[in-house]
Amino acid sequence: MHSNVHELIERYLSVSFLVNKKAVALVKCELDEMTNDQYYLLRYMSKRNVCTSSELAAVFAVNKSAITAMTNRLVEKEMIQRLRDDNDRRVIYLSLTEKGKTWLAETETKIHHLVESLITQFSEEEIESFIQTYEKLANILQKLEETK
Amino acid sequence: MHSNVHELIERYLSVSFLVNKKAVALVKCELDEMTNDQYYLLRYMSKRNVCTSSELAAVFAVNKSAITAMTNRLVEKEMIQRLRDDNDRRVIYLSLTEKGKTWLAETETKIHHLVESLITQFSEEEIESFIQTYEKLANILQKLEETK
DNA sequence: CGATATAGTTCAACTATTTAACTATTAAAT
DNA sequence: ATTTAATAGTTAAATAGTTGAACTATATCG
Repeated sequence: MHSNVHELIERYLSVSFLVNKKAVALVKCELDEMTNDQYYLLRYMSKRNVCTSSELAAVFAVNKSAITAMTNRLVEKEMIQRLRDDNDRRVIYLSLTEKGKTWLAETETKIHHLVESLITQFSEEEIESFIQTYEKLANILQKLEETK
Repeated sequence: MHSNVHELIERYLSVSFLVNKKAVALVKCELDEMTNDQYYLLRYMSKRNVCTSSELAAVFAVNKSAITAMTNRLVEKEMIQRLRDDNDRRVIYLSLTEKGKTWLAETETKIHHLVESLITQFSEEEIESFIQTYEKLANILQKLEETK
């Protein structure tokens, strides 16, 4: 073990927590009447087109009952809809409504402008290598989860 | 604007959210009876030695009333203590109790082992440059906040 | 002195989360 | 084929975190 691993860990813990807090606060400004978690839930569902509660619980690393609560709120807001699978009647598919798609599209535009104003302060090489390492970390965390 | 900035932003939004969720879930395993936010609050207070509610609210990017609620819970758990400033009696200083210091020290050891097992899967250069970019981002977010 | 600013708290309302117990449905075993 | 297991999702109670508005107390400034 290198002597400065300890220091690197300290720096990582501090900076990751701080950036997350500040980023969440910044993003929140663009999401009237919706929360950060709701935005990311819609984002994920939109990418997958259709998905289940269990899948969301795994991806978001929370219990299924937390997903039930969150999706209830999104259904109330008419952002998503539930559709029971006829082959396996235990399964309920979740998907965005037209209203959900519209809201997400508008929001993505705002968020992109926001992130773009930050990201363009770095060189493309720096950002590319930063995101690559970040993605590598995501894979390691994913594998770690699967082995548990 | 480069043609792939859009794609970089998408990748960043996805990966940052995912890593954060997974990391929080991992860290939580090491924190019996305490929450992630409580851990980071103690961590920050420990580094600063002594601090105020207003400072915490600014750093954690939340309202002061959120800090009151959180510090109440930490006082109940006897992890921190409040001490009124005699010069300016509006101000209340927060600091860790002995119990808080002990708990934090033990927890830091566990978290360090956890993060170390992840971080050592990268080369030192890769981690160093990753954290540097991360810190640069933190500074940009900090400045952005100050100008608002 | 009186107005204004600052530090912190309280309260009501809401979101997010966990755990345990539950319903409904499917798959597997004998 | 019928009982047993597992799977998908919900419900309910409890706790944590958060906001915003109204509030108390204290300090500063003109």
